[in-house]
Amino acid sequence: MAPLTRAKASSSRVAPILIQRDSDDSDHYHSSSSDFDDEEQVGAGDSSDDEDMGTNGLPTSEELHHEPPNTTSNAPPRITISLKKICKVCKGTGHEAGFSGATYIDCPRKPCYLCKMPGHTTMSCPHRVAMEHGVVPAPRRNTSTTLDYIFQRQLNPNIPMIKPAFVIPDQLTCGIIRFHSRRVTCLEFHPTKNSVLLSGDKKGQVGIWDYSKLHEKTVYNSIHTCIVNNIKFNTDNDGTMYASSSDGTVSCTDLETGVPFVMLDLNPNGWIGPAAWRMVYGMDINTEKGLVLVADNFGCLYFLDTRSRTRAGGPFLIHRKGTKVVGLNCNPVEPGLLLSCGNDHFARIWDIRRLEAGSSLDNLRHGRVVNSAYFSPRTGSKILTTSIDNRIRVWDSIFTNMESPSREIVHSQDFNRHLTPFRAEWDPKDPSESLAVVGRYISENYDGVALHPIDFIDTASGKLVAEVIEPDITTISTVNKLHPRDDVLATGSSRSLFIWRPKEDIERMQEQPGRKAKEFIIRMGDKKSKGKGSIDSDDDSDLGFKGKTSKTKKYEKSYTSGKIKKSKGVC
DNA sequence: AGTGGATGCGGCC
DNA sequence: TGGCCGCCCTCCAC
Repeated sequence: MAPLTRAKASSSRVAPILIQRDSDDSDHYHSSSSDFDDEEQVGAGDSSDDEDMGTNGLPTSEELHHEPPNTTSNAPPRITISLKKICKVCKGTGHEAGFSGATYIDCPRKPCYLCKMPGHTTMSCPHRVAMEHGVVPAPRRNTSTTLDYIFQRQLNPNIPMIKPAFVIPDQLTCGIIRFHSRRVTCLEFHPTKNSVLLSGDKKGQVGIWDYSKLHEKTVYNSIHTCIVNNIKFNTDNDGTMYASSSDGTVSCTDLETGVPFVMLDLNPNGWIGPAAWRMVYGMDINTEKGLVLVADNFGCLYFLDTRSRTRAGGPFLIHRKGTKVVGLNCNPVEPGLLLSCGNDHFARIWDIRRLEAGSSLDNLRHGRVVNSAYFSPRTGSKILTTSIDNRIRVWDSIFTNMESPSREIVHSQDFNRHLTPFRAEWDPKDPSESLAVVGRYISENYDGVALHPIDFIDTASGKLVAEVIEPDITTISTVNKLHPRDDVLATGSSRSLFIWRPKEDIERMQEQPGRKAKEFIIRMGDKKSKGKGSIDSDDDSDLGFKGKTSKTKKYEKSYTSGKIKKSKGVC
């Protein structure tokens, strides 16, 4: 459109502009190497190459060529614009990276954006087209076969008799926006009040939302001054929440009053420069010992006493000095076991009764920064980690050799500087401890719309169980939390929150007299909100739904054929 | 050289 | 026009 606009804008009084298209003027990009070798010289006097164009300040893929002024006539000099394709990624010619409709075309000169291997693009990545969504075969056998399962059951009778069907909350029920004024960074369900969701954002706001009543929301602005990295509850006192923040503090806040008590301030002398500023990232609660465990961006762990609300231990150096400890997780069965992960590319297992530098029980090496590491929620015997090397890793048993993971699942979860890091999380209700939820970074083309699904992955097989999308949610859903008791998924996507339920639940609601499912689909804003607002109300701006009627769809993708099938069935 | 951290900017109402 | 929104390969320093 731009060239046409320019051509139209040029009147006959200014220099004529010739627009010459690059000769390989194809709408479709072919990823053969010849495409970026045939850099044609287009236009008279075209001596320009990449250097001539400059590395910056070239906003379009056009080249301007000023021909020498014609001194023999009064005709203005001719300007030729050639529409030579310039790749915005490698600045090379003959190909272009970027969206073509709702499909993203990779730069063929770069390694695959998904698996990071050279030689192919994301479009043709074997992990993208694989039936099992890119699972790397386990170096050791696991419990995924029937025979193994029987053996395991003989050894451990607590293993459930039958692996139950996964329940996928895939139908959008509530959406709320402008609840947060910056992107959502963490979510936590209330431990006893089933429909209360707490959320933190980049700005330091903490939201408390009762999604069953829709309008019952409270936002506290004064608990933290910047990124809320974690929210946790002490099960002994569910009226109090703990939050850790990049402002360097850990707060203990009464939910009713919103008045925080600062349990830890790692920057008591205030700002003395970015190099010295400490931020609190990982946090978990050890209920047995009455401890809040937190960790900072200098590789240190601290203990806080929940009763005296003061520091009870630390700092203990648990990751490479000066690197960020991103996550902490206490083992649900043996709370003395602590799992930490950080920017030093490791997840580490510790016995908190014996903490010394280098005393970790196990060190789980990753390809790059580890965003999260969690013990499995029931037995605590498995480990699930998320790394920005685009791999989810699963260790099937912490009682065996931990040298390498049981499985590596290739999954798009790169960190983008504007996004909250992706974290794959267990479904706490799954008795088989295999279902995990995680948002996907790269988009898929769903009927001409680029959408970022929320993936449910069977970590026992690496198989993608379901990809949950909503045609009206076009943002990346980085923060996902499954309810500890209900079949509910909460999603933080950009600055919006969403609640999902299984389709069956929605239908059950519809069957109840006087109750409609659409009551649960509501749009709400700060200024005005509509009680039983239907999805196609005119208050779209507050929800980010772009004037469309919400039709929750489920798509089933055929990976072998590469085609997308619509399906209303259950995955 | 590789990687972590920072927060800009184009598109759209 | 200005402010808001959200981000598929930046850019720089260590």
